[in-house]
Amino acid sequence: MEDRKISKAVITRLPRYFRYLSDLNDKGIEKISSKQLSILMNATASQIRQDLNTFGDFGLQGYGYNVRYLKNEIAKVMGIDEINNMVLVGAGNLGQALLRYSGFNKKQFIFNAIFDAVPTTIKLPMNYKEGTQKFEVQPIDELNMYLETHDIDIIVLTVPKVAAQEIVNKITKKGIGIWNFASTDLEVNKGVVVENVHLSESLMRLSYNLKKGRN
Amino acid sequence: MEDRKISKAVITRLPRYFRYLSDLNDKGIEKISSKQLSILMNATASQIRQDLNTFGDFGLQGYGYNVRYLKNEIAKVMGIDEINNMVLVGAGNLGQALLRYSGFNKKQFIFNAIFDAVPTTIKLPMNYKEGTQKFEVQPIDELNMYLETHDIDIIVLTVPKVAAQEIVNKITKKGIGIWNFASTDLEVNKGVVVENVHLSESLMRLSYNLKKGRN
DNA sequence: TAGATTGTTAATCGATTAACAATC
DNA sequence: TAGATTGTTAATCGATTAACAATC
Repeated sequence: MEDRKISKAVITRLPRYFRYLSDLNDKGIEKISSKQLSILMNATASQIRQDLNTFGDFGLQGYGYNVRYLKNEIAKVMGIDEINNMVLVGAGNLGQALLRYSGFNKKQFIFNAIFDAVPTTIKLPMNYKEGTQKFEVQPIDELNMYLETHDIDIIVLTVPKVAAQEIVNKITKKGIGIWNFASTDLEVNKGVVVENVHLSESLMRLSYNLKKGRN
Repeated sequence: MEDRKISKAVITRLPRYFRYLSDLNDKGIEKISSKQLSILMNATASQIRQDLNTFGDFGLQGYGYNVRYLKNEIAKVMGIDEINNMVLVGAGNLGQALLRYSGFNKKQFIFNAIFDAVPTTIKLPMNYKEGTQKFEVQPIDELNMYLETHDIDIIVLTVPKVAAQEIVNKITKKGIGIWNFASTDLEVNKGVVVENVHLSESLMRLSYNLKKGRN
């Protein structure tokens, strides 16, 4: 894999390529050209070739791309060929829905522990760490200690807006990612990566586009 | 409000402006300059002025922007000054979490009905239509008829990927928005607007950025 | 009025598309 | 080999930043 400068726009599109290639692979399709893929994905063939070439020579002139190979290479680039260990912080409605969510690959993204301000017990989530028998929700004060003593990659943060920053402030671990569902922009230490899912912003964009279309 | 060409990038940022201005307004702050806001939001003052000017002259030279006025104008632009009537389609974990989600304005975005392949009864959701006493989940076959006979703006679609497109195909209503949580790209008729929340793509981006930072 | 800050034009930067030589 | 399709350079397009005149 070469080390050219990877644009933000390409990274945004990578998971979508992965999704389409996974679907094609599941259908048993072995090769695809940038032209064919461009029709499928509603993009330009030029963009697809440009995007894929940021990472390396995945294609073969005169042939196209091998679907399975390309899919796997993109998985490697994104780091989803390895297991991502997660903890849930905030066991409310949304948090519990994510625990049981089957949309993302259950084998690649695994919940290892659950924290909440109110410790309790919740029902077995579908993609909880395999073989675990205890499903206790731990008090949030123990989060930082847990992170320091366990190999966790991602914190799924589904606490109320007002609680989010305070929780993040206490984290001392480096090289960790926060999947942030709280509708606030978190300030984090160096070495901590944040990916926001600002649901209300998404809903507002829908509202805007809807109104615009009606004019 | 003038009618210049509004760039996609600006629309993406609008809800974030709204959030910051709402916070400032709640704190009782009356005026803000593009410079001050740029520090707060981690953007350039130039971009903020450029963005806001797409919609009209909201500022006052030598003074800055009136926080409350600007907030309200942005709300108007986004169409969240009016009520958005919604229905939930797919009453699983994620759907129910959204029903009870308090992150978006409960008075502006109201659930009016719930549909699912398996009709049942669910517990009172927090931001369900006010005063309603029945909380029956209706069979999904009745969705299209419901849409044709009620004043609905937005369908919140939280069904499995495989079911999503089929449901959308049956919708005959125009001028409706779909807030799509199914991890697939929907094909819709003209006049139907889709806003995607592809959670697994977001998670993959986090994975990528995390791995990149570790190298 | 003088100082501050906008609105807007011009310059730069980055991302997308077009074009075609390289090559399987 | 001939046809197909990539990889890559060059051209275009759009978005961001800089700069400053307008004006409160």
